[in-house]
Amino acid sequence: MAHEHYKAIARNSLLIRSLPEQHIETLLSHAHFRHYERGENIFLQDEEATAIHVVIDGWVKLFRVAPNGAEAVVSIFACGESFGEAVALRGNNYPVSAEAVTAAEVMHIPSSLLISLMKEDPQIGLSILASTFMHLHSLVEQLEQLKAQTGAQRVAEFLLTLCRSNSGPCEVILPYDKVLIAGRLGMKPESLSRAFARLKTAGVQIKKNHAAIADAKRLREYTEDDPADAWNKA
Amino acid sequence: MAHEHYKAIARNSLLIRSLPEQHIETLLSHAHFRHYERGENIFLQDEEATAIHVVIDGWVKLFRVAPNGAEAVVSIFACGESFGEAVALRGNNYPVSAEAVTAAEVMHIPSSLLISLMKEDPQIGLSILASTFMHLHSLVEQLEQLKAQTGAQRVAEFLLTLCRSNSGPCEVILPYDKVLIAGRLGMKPESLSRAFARLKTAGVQIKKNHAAIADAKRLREYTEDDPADAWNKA
DNA sequence: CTGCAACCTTGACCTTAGTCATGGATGCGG
DNA sequence: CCGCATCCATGACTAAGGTCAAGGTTGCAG
Repeated sequence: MAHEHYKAIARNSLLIRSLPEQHIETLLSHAHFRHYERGENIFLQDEEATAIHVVIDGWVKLFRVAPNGAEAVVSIFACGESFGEAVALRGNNYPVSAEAVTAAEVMHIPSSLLISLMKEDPQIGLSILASTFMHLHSLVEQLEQLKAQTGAQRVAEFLLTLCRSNSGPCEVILPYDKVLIAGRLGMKPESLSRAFARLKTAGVQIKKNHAAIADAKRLREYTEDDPADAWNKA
Repeated sequence: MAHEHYKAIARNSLLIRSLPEQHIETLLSHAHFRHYERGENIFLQDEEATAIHVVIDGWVKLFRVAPNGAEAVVSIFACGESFGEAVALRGNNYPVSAEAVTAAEVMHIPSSLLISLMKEDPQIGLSILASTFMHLHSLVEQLEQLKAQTGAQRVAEFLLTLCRSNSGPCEVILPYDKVLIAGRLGMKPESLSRAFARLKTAGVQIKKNHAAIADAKRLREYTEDDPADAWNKA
């Protein structure tokens, strides 16, 4: 059964691995899996949350639509990442909408099950809290980046998160299309294009969805500069 | 004893009220209270968290300092609000620094106590999760505002959060100095000044630290406009 | 192969906000 | 009352990024 393969991936996710051993099988056996087409909604803002979600394959974005129609991308999740933990466990309404940005496979764990298990094992609460804290942390970092860095610096930072090494040359593949990257970084596609152009002087070559970084350390320094200085270097 | 007065305030805080009745006294009797001068640090980024904090009096800001030296204000807490819940319960390091922005009184609940209580009552985990989720939610809203609104619109939004009513005229007092408001809204003090000037045409008068709103509903509409449209109106 | 659509890049121009410099108001210690 | 510091407002200028329009690639259906 194809689901066995999916379950193996699920077992490797951060959330599931942090759960107490003895409950994992119970949770997985009650989870269900669903395929989403590119652009399909997984849930909408203000809907009541009834499950926790784990990305098994593809990419999922969380976003908010402002009253004026502008869309703000809040986060983008890859295989093995989970979202909606806190809101599901509390039974709140989602503060964001979720959409598959590529064809995607998502596992859903009913929150009712989680709640009842949590009553017998507080460790589950700690696992959920750990995931929630990570999301909190990533939002704080996004805020810092938006408030303290230029567009080009945010792009550089984004490239660095894609490349494992901390120094030397590195080749990374842009994981989704540029419109989405721009949204995630709080800019328009045109600005992203121009930011890429500027990063040439910091040793970055973009060709299609491949980015060649001449020296990761140099790029890191670029992100840490004062915007004005960074500008002068480029 | 002055602490009895503080404890009464603590009992009224959202976090404490959401805790199970029978543990509240235990927690309060092990909490300690401390006075902070304006500008004094409460904790620093990357320090290990050992307590949950509840503001009893005054104002506290959480902020990050970017590698380039720029400071990004993440949130500002008033009397009765709590912070550091998730990070304390997990024993992580703080992702932000905290500082008293006025003379302030803060209650600290040792996380060790909370952790041991949580093992016997999972409800405590849910309370912590609720607070954490609220913080998460507020960060998501900040992100949306930064990405989708102009400075003047964010200022308008800020004024609306200070005024209870949803329509009609309203007078609010700016709770802390304008440098800090500017930081919280992701702009420079000069830009805040100019934003205030622009809001005159939306029916807002600023005099010292008093803001007079002619019509809250009109101001709300201003925040929801497309930036370009909002501009034309003004 | 052709035509079309999706995606990306580029250029010209404009809006927004940051920077730097100045000056006014307020408050406080001496 | 004077001098000084703090906070805030304003003006002139610069920089960063959004908007609009045009054009290049790529890939796919017919």
